[in-house]
Amino acid sequence: MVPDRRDEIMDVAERLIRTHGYNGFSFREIAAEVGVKSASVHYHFPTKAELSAAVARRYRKTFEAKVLDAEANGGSPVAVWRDLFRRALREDGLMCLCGILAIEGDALPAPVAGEARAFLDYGIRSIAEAPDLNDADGARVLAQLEGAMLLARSFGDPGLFDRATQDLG
Amino acid sequence: MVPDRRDEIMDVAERLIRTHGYNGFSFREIAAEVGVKSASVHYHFPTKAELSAAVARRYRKTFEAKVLDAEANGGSPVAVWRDLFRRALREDGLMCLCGILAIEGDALPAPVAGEARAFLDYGIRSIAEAPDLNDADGARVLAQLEGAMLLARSFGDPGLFDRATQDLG
DNA sequence: CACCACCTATCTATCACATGATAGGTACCC
DNA sequence: GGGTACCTATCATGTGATAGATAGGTGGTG
Repeated sequence: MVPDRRDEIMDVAERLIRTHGYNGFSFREIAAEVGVKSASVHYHFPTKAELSAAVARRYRKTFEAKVLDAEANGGSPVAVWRDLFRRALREDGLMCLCGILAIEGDALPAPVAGEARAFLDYGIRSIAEAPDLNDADGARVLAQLEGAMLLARSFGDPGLFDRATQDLG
Repeated sequence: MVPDRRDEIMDVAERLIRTHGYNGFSFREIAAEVGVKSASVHYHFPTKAELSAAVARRYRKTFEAKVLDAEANGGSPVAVWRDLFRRALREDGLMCLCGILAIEGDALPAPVAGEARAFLDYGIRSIAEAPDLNDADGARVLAQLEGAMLLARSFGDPGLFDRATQDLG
């Protein structure tokens, strides 16, 4: 467990991206929340693109670990993914990081868009591993989950996510 | 009928929001594309929030008209909504305006977020009017459609939208 | 008709501020 | 000493927004 600050910066950056999007946060905002100056953030992450890509990569790895863990405890991929998103929404009020990044699409530096795509790709493949599901099903389920987070967030109503995904059990 | 400046500005603004998001476009960018100066854009729309809200409102009204028209020609709500999104994606490469705005959520001026919510609310209710569907179904279908656009956009593959929504036939 | 007031749509020029990023210095620690 | 982590100070650029000038059109009045 090496640099504390680095993680702290990534924590704040992740939350800010998940609430304001890539173009909606700044080095100064992160610095203020962490309690340092913006130059210090640049010390740990030279550019905004690098910081964002690092945050997206960590998000994907962490998510993968959670998925594997939950599946080891006997959950089906669909239920596992639904539950992970559901809890993030209820506990932190945050939607999927990569859903947001995916939407900002061509306004993003290539490495950041690439990380977002890698997450979604993993999601589709992971969900499609369920019995009786193919790749199109994986895309269908992930689409429904991302869309349901979008709706719940817009209405400020986590229950809307539950209702929009209740068929996924 | 010659489109007047106001419409022209809204056209460019809509496309820019749908590709770069609310925080990803500027008055100067719009002005350059329209061929005027940024002060002239402010003449027609005093603030960025007013411009964006006007664009979102027009988007909703236009969409409502298209839905009513397609339903009058015998389409089921689900098929109509799917087809409208599908065509925007294939023909213009653009995802739903209000899906993007919904995601940017609390980074948005209240009137803009309100217009986005109004669109999504209309979508849920409109789809739920189909026989055998309730409000939760409306939310489920709209979620799937918005999410499918998100995926298709991230991968630059309109076909992904089709595969992720083929069950809505 | 000539004149004048007004409105519309645009311009130039500028403001105050936030942004990402860099240079160079300082304190501490192995 | 050298590296690490932070600082102050600054830069160039882009932002939303405003002020004030200008040209053209409209309409009313004498």
